[in-house]
Order: sequence, then C-alpha cells, then structure tokens
Amino acid sequence: MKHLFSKISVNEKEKLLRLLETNILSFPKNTTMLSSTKDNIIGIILEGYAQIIRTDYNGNRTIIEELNEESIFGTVISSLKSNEYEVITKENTKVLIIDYDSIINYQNTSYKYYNQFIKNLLEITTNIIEEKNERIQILTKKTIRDKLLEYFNSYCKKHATRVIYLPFSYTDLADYIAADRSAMSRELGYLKEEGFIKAKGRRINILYR
Amino acid sequence: MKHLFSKISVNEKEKLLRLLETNILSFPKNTTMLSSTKDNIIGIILEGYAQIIRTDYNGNRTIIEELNEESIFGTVISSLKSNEYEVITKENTKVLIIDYDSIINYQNTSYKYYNQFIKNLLEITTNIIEEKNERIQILTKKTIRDKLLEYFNSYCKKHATRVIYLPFSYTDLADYIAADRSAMSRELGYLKEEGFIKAKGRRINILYR
DNA sequence: AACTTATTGTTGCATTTGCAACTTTTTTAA
DNA sequence: TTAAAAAAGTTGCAAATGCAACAATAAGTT
Repeated sequence: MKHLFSKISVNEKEKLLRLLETNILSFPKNTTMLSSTKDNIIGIILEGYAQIIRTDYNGNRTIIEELNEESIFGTVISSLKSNEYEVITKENTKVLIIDYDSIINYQNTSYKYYNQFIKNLLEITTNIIEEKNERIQILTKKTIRDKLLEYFNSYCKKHATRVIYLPFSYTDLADYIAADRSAMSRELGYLKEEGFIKAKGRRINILYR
Repeated sequence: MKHLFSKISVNEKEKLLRLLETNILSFPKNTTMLSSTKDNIIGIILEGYAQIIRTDYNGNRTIIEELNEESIFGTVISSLKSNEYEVITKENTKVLIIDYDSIINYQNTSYKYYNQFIKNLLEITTNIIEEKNERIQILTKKTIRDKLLEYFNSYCKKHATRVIYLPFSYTDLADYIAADRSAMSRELGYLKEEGFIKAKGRRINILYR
C-alpha cells in the first residue's frame, strides 16, 4: 500500500500538518480510541498497534482490521461511522488524526506537497475501492462453495500462483466471506474430498483447471 | 455525486484533457463498448445512455449500474476488470475515456486545474468507498431479513426519514442484497405480516421502533 | 513442560434459502 | 388500446446453511 506521505519530505510533511487540522494523540493499551465519530477523519498509526473491532447486535466481536505502524484508517475508508465499530488499542499507541474536511476544504492549491498529498490519498482510495470490489464480488456469490472459489480465484490471479497462503485464520476467512465458520469448514472438507484443493494448515493448493 | 470537472472552467478542462491521455469515442446503440480492459480507465458519458452488465457463469445477466449523461465509471471504480462485466450502450453513446495512469503519473503539479481535478476525483472515490462499505455491511448479514433491515436502516439514516422510495425495482434490490428474488419477496411478506413494514409499490413505510 | 487460550474439525438438526414453475400485476411499446 | 414484456407475488420442495455442542489440534504464555 502506497504511503500517505510518499514523495513528501519530512520538512514538507511538517508544514503540511500545520496547514491541516491535525492532532497527535496517545492512548494506553486496551483503550477505545475511536467509536462512531460524526467527523470524517483519517488516522495514521505512528507507534503501537490497534484493531478495528466490530460488535454486532448478538455481541459477537470480530476483528475487521489490524492496524500496525504506518497503517491508515478512517471514517472515509472503513465504515467507522456505524456504532458497531470501534478502534481499540492493543498496545500503547500514538496516532496522527487528520480532519478529512480540512483536507478537502483547503483551497490554496499552490503548495506542491499539499497536491502530492492529495494525489497519494487518491491512490490509496482507489486501491481500497479495488479491495472492496473484490470482497463484494465474493459476498454476492450465493453458496459458500462459490464464495470460496471466488476468493481462491481472486487470490491466485492477484499473486499469479496456484498456492495460497491464507493471510489470516480460517475463522477470519469465514468472517470475510460472511459464512458460518463450521459450515465453511465443512465445505472446505468437501472441496478436498472432491479433489479440488489440497490444504495443510494455511497453505492451500489449487488443483482444478 | 460531485462532478469530475467542478470548479474547472471549460477552457481549463480543454487544457486538462490535452495533458492527459484521453479519447472521445462514439458507439452505436446496443454495442459492448468496454469489457475486461487491462488498462485502468475512467470514463464519462458525454451523450447517450449505457449500462454496466454482469453475466455470471450461469448466464444470468444483471444490471450493475445505469450510466446517464455525466455518469462516471471505470476500472478504478467498478469491478470492470473481471470478465463478467461489460459496458453496453442502450442508445448511441459518446464517452470520454481517460487513462488512469496518465492522471496519476503526470508529475507537473503546478497546474491549478490539474490539482483541482485530482481533488474532485478524490472526493468521488471517497463517496464510492462509503457506498461500498454500506453494501458490504448489508451483504455480511446472514439472513435475508437482516439484509433487508440493514438496507432499510441505512436508507432511513441517510435520508432522515421512515418512508422509503426504492430507487430501483425489487428485482434489482434482490440483486443488490444478493438474495433470490422470490425468497426476498417471501421475506418481505413476513415483514408485512408481522407489522414491521407497510409497502405499496416501491414505497415502504417503516413501522418498527 | 505444563497450562491456558485460540483455532480448527465434526456432526445432528432446525431453519433458511434457492430454485423452479406458475399466476397476477404493472409497465412499456406498437 | 391492445399486445407484449417486465416485474412482482406465491408455493412446494430439495439443498445449503447456521447454530450448537463438543472433540481435537495448535499456538501462546508462564
């Protein structure tokens, strides 16, 4: 993922942050640092580690995103506006918060670093759209089998490979494709049985076509 | 939706288009004007009317998006890269095609209109992300009922109302929430029966809480 | 190493859903 | 206005899925 400040020098970055409405905030471990804000913000983790957690009405909590140093998050990017979501620190964490409207409303387009910043942001948002499209593509399949196959295809095409290393647990995969974990596990079993895939741990070999 | 050329004069627009790799193309009625391009492009309908159509492996065709004059579409925005999708004209249609990479790779950040253009594009992409997030929020619900309720809530919150005017047909709604149309129809029936909603045509009244 | 916690696999069962086929209603076009 | 084409409603039935409860592994922690 492209960096928010790429092609911007440290010096220029300082200036930029002075132009915009920004805050650097520190939070202790295991604190909710953000939940359903009205303002549009973009956050960058400067130090530490946090997670975006979703709690549905049944009280089920799932990790939506892991935020490490340099990770970007925000209302404009994730669906943090819903009250189901919160950002929780897992370590002492320092974040830079930028008010999104102040980015957009700033009218002087003569600063090179400001324009570069907007451009970086644009690249990031278009990448995110691509990711979301991929997920929607998966989620619109009607059976778990088709969701899995779509996930596999998407992964293989992107990485130009036929060997998948799951970037997360099967539990998380089930969340990602919005299926019951045990039902997904069962379906994976069938796929193995029928010789479509071979799996060992988080490594999955695609055997079909 | 914000316009791609807002705050840019006609004059400047001309100049801008000369800076970037653009093409103005005309297509007769009922032609495929775009399918699974490798290049990232952004298109704007100048005249006419077209649709983004998805054809799945069963041969089922669904309308993904309607494109009227001024509508923006593109590989960066929709998932046009997949071979399931194509853009088909429904009338004689004139489009402006902009190569996305030429937008991003253009390095001279001194043109005001270029910077404004990037900024407009950023606003459009963030809006799109919000829309996608909303849809994902719906698609991750596990029952048709929950999908419907999520759709209703999202609509009502956005429009600050308790009366919904569906912006498309029930057939399309079923596609949108990725459910079988008849099953959705049945579920809507139950919701009426149980007094959660009242519906007449495409007007739905929300009666609960 | 021993213990704890998280992840994964498995299965019966009730529920939900998709599918198919058909009817009714609404919309569109000739 | 009438015919044709979409859209919407209905229902039986088989298939897919969620849910729950539990067993088996694997991963982390002290």
